[in-house]
Amino acid sequence: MSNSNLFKGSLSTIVLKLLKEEGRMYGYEITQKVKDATKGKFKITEGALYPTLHKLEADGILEVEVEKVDNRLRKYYRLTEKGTTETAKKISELEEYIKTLQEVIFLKPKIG
Amino acid sequence: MSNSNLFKGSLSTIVLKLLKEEGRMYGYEITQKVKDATKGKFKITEGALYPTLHKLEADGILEVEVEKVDNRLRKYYRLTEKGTTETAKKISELEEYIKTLQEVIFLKPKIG
DNA sequence: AATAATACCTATGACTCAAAGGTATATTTT
DNA sequence: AAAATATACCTTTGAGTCATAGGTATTATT
Repeated sequence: MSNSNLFKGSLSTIVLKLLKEEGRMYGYEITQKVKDATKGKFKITEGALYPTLHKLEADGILEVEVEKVDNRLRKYYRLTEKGTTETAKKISELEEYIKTLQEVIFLKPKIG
Repeated sequence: MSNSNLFKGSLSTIVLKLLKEEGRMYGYEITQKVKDATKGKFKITEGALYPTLHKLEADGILEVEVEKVDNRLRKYYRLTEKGTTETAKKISELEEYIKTLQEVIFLKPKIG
């Protein structure tokens, strides 16, 4: 976990959470949003993001609208109904995980 | 991240934190401790743990004392000096990571 | 004209961990 | 006494996840 690498398993949840809040986003926008929102602490690489988006789409979690802006292609992703359900589930799983991890990692400093 | 799988990247930090608190532990003890302390929410599998311990030892993070208890072998691991430094570093990295993750995941519900 | 920014993409490989198997002894249950 | 469970170690294999490194094309900036 050197540098600013993500913990593996958290990427898709981050993406889904952003889509839940923003309604719809395109890939490049997601990379920038995460970079800005975390002050550079998280960097979603495109090599990780695009395959993830494609998989989520294939799984029926996301749906796409293609638009052309300034002669550049944009693929806007948004949650499907199934995706909305899955997102809620994933977020609460992550919440639970973090809670447990904090209990192990940050608490119980040995007194004796 | 279905079921109770760990986020990849957190296992060794968990192990090091336990050793920091407990002084010394053996492998099997670590698996039980994590299971008990998290009420079964985290399960450190042996197939993941033993190779991790061996790597940490090879990297000079841990050192071993072998003891025979009830005719059974035990390998007690403890942090080296280098390991103590590395552990502090890893824990604060993880702390920082979780803090950032929480900002992304749990905060800023869109208001309008 | 060159560079950076925007916007998409894929192939490859490193790394981490889980699943599944193995060995051996001690304890408990049947 | 036999079977099952618990203790304690281990390895091989493979799935999954992501970063690295490359690629294309357009627009904006220097």
